[in-house]
Amino acid sequence: MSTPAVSPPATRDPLTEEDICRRVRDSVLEQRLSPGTRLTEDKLCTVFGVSRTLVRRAFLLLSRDNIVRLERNKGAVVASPTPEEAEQVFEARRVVESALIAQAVARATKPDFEMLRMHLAREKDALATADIARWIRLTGEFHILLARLARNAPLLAFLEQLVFQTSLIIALYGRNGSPSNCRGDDHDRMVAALEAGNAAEAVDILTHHMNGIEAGLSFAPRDDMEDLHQIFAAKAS
Amino acid sequence: MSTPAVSPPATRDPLTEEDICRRVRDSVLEQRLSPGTRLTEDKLCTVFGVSRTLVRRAFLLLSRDNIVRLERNKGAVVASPTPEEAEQVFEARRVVESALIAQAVARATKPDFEMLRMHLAREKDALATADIARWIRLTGEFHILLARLARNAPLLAFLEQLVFQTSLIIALYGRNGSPSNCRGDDHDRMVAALEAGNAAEAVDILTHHMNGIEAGLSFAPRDDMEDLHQIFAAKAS
DNA sequence: AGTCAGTAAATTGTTGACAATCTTGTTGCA
DNA sequence: TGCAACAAGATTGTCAACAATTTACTGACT
Repeated sequence: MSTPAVSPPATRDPLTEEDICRRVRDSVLEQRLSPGTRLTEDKLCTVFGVSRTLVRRAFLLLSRDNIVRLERNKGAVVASPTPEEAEQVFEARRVVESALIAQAVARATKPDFEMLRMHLAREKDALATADIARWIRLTGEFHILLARLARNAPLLAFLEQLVFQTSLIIALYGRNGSPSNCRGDDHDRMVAALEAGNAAEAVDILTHHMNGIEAGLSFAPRDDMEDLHQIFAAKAS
Repeated sequence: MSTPAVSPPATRDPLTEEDICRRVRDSVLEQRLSPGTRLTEDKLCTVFGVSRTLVRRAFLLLSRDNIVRLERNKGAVVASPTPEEAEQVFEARRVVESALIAQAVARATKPDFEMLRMHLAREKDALATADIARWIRLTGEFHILLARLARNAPLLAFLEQLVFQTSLIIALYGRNGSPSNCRGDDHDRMVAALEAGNAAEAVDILTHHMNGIEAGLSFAPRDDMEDLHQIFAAKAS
């Protein structure tokens, strides 16, 4: 109940294209929209109660962030990164986030750490109350909050993209047997290392953290054509 | 004359939004459009012979790449990064490009180096024939070609943004007394280091290269209001 | 039965007109 | 003369209708 998950049926809001983007993003993040889902303009128009112009602009922005794929005369589908793209996203995150953490150590102040610890508390709360959607969002946000301390707008914006891509990838390839999200007390330990001014250790924890997430993925039998496999299975039965 | 600098007065071309983007980008890159210039929709419509829809979409894309700034009800102006933003762009480039070079060393093959050396020859040719517009473009492209060898799409796309921003920054703050662009034989030496498999040295050259460019800038008296300063100076004379 | 062509529905692409907003120039008033 | 309110022009924001394309369906033919 922390955020208005579903707004009233879209009346008298002068929604802007950024609102649409955020709503779509959140829906993907909380796995109400799965990768590969087709998004028709009309549907979103009626859902949000706006005209096609806005939806169109939103699609353009979302495609720029690799959240949807736009094909001419075909419309928009929620992006479903290939294993190769996934690998590259993880590599990019290791590079960018390591640098951001090093900077963050140099610039963070006491109130910053309090803010981080408050966030960690929220994460734990969400997990304790089994509010998984909120937990997923918060674990992603942690990395953003951390990155913000480095005070580098371009790198921050880029990491935001990457963090979102990571969520998409986990939604696609995560073995739901072992929750491959940000698990364990890695976040706590990173904050501790940061507060101790130990950038090297913080980076080290992060790297292992990311490797752990990546290792928890399964690219096995659904590279591009997950649907096809299901169809074939159904036919054979 | 290497590229059609100005197309015939915009007749019978089914231009796409990417074309508009590219044309605007190139114009900024070759300093025909200076930072702060206002771009009205109607003007571009008549120039390119397209409807407002396309121009609008192009603006949206360009704003995402920080090439233009979009303000509601105010239209688009060519971006003019502040000194703080400039500093952050350079920092981001150091981070991203170092990692890309390290990867490039690991993955580059013989034909890659031939390609790079051919590019270096083109750079020298442009400089020799005093084709400055082409030279500016080529020096930027060098870094893109290098980055492409690392085979990481997100990092590459991000670096493309940053390289363009760098050009903007040089256009804004470069002391035209000392050509602060990619100067000297840094590019040659980087290729040599790469071919020798010496990633550390290549990164080192790059860092000095970037520092040199940054040091050649002058943020002195024109932070946001360059025009005002000129006007006051004129009044005083 | 299976395949292919043709047609109908649905969806996206484009355009032009109209409304809202900002900018600029002018007029009236203290 | 200086300032403020007003008005005209220009520019951007929004929308709804129309055109082009793709997709789905139906039916005839082999």
